Amino acid sequence: MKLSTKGRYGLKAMFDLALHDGKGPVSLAAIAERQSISIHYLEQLVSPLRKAGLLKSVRGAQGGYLLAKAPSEISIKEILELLEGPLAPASCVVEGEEACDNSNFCVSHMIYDRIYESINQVVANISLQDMLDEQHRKLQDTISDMKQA
Amino acid sequence: MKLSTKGRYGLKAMFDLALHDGKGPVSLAAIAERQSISIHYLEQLVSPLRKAGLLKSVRGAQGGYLLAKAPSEISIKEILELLEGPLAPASCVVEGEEACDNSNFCVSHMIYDRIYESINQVVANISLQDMLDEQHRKLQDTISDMKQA
DNA sequence: ACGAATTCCTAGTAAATAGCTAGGGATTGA
DNA sequence: TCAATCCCTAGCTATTTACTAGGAATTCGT
Repeated sequence: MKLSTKGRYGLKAMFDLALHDGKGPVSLAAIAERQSISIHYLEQLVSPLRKAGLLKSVRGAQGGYLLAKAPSEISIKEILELLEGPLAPASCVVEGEEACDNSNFCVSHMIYDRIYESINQVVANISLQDMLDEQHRKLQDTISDMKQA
Repeated sequence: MKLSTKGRYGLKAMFDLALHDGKGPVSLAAIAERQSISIHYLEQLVSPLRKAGLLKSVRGAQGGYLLAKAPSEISIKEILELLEGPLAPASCVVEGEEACDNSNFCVSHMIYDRIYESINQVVANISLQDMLDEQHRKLQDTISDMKQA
């Protein structure tokens, strides 16, 4: 039930881009270094995100990547699903996938359905903007802790 | 983010045992045939469930397995966690596991935490008895559909 | 007492997946 | 022109998954 590095690194990369939103293109080399990810591996994660229209790229020197939409318009669900596939505990609950033997009588199905729904509920309601806000809140907390001490 | 066959088969097996609860020991051979699982593979799934005290075994001829508690006392969470490990999207949110680089500033952490929590909410609140009830309800529906037609 | 049915244990193994690395072509700013 | 960048395909290693194999220990029925 774990996410793979694709999803986790991809999310880190998108968050990094959100932090630099509006400041021109960010190169993969910069992201790779800040997030401690191999640049070649990162390329492969970023490719589907670009093709899906979450990212825009600028080629050539001083090029890089930019968010294609505002951070508030990009949900975690989009990012993770692109890189991981549907966030379902079993493929039989995914629309379009093959159902289990006799899905009418498969009681496990109900369970997988509920898990699927609850995961989607969470990730659909968190945007990159929410992550930026959370980051900001955490930094504030840390600063006031330091003043206290 | 998929469950493995361990979790899925194990759940099926436990549900099968719940269906036969109170009717004496059920052999792995019987479960294996009904649920279309290799009996040798099933042995390996059942072993941790027994060691954890969810199942009791009766050795020798006419032996088999029995639920160690009432179906209402066995949650899906116990079963799946035993076979899959913690139902977390990343190990950094699991208590006792190594945290990420700097968990104070890792905003992804918040997301994984929320997913983890929502999955646990779902599975902790479904028992084998709930699955039995659901099965019963589905059968009733099917019967009334047939009468209608 | 014997044999069939069962649980129990350890080991091995083939296929898939994860997590990268390697190399090179295409594009563009300075 | 050249250095920096994106872009694409291929390959490779380690781990995990999903089993299979074989056999010892136990117990019921006869």
